Amino acid sequence: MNYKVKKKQATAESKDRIIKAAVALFARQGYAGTGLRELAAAADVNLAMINYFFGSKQKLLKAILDVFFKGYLAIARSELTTDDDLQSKIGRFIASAGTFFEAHRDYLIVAITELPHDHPEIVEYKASWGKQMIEIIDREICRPLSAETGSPVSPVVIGPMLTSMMASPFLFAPLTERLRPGDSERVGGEDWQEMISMIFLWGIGGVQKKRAVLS
Amino acid sequence: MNYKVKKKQATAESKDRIIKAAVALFARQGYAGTGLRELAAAADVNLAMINYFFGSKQKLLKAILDVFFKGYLAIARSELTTDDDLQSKIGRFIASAGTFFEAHRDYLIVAITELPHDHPEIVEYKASWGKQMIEIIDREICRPLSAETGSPVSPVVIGPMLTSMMASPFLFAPLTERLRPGDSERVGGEDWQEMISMIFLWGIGGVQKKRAVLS
DNA sequence: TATTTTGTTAAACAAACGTTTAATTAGTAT
DNA sequence: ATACTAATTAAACGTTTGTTTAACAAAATA
Repeated sequence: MNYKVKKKQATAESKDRIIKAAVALFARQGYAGTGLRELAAAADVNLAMINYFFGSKQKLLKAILDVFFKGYLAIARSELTTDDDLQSKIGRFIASAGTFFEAHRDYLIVAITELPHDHPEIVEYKASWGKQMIEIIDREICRPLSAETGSPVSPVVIGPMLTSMMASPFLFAPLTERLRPGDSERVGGEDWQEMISMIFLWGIGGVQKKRAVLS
Repeated sequence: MNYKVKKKQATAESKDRIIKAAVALFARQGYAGTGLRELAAAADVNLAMINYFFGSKQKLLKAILDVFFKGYLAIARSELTTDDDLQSKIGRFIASAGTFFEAHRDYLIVAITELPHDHPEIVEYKASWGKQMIEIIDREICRPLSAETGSPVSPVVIGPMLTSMMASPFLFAPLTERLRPGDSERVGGEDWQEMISMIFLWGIGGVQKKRAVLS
């Protein structure tokens, strides 16, 4: 029953090399700053193969954003849409998202750097992702939180803020790696995840404050 | 004594229109995604004027980054390098930076979106800014903080994080404006500044936690 | 085996790119 | 008025851009 294997495999291999090379190049040079010939050379395929598989340069970008948006949204859904307390929900979400960001750091960089730009076709796609994301955060974080504290918090503020907090070491990595090589290596790991959770929940130096409240 | 006024005024006017139009276009379409002819048309100048004033497209980008980096660094210096307590230092810094970000939101978007990209000439310039920024944050925030809490915090983590937190509503504005128009209008204002300070210092829903510690 | 589908290639397309040049205008200084 | 400097212009430079086309190889289907 492997009558399709060889062909499909060949397809998958070339298509995969293209998208892998594209993410790497887009992350370091930007989407508009990367030429299709340069990409074709990096992926070791013929120039025409890119539009053969993806249709256009813009659809290739969309395919990349799709990986990040779908993955990040799925994590938010599975980790936040639960019944347990707010604190552990957020802790788990940050842990999962941190692992995801680390494994997809170039996807993350492309997504964030292209976020403010208005490619005609993609802008609606980004908006639909943002809408779903904000709905989840509103329902699972903001409402429970304001019920607890009394003061309402907007998911339109909290959502981007939390995402940016977690994304920051990856966005600044090209800078920080020059300054303190190695410091950014352990970003995304367990220690880092716990630190983000701590700061988001309890602020900087939150340890003793956390103790103060819990006691 | 105004023998040079008219000439210089004309110069300043054209040069000013170019950099203003450039910031607006770069923020919405990206640096590489904006052509010099498009920019010339938007600034209402001849194409050749751009390289006449700035030398090259890349140097124009550098001039834009310069405005943001110098301004942000100056705020960090003046608001953080003081003798009072950590909490009010951070509060003042966030307030000033928020006002600055709001007044220069397009500069901010250009700086952040071009941050991970490696334009050969500009990469060193960004690194030197990052180095100075991190030195200040280390000396004025991280060291006093770890002396207080006992656990050390890296400025390479805290710096990018705080910057990203404050930048997030501006980076996501093109998205959030579609979802909740008006919500992003008041970003950067006093309420927003106080909220960022609160979250950074005490975490989300920090009010009652702050009370718990202070009492 | 013949046919159709799928992957791959080289070549060409017009359009847009950043940059440079030489000529021209206009305001200032001698 | 003359000479000088700075601002502005139109035109062209050679590359590079994203996209398309037609031809070709190979594998799957019939």
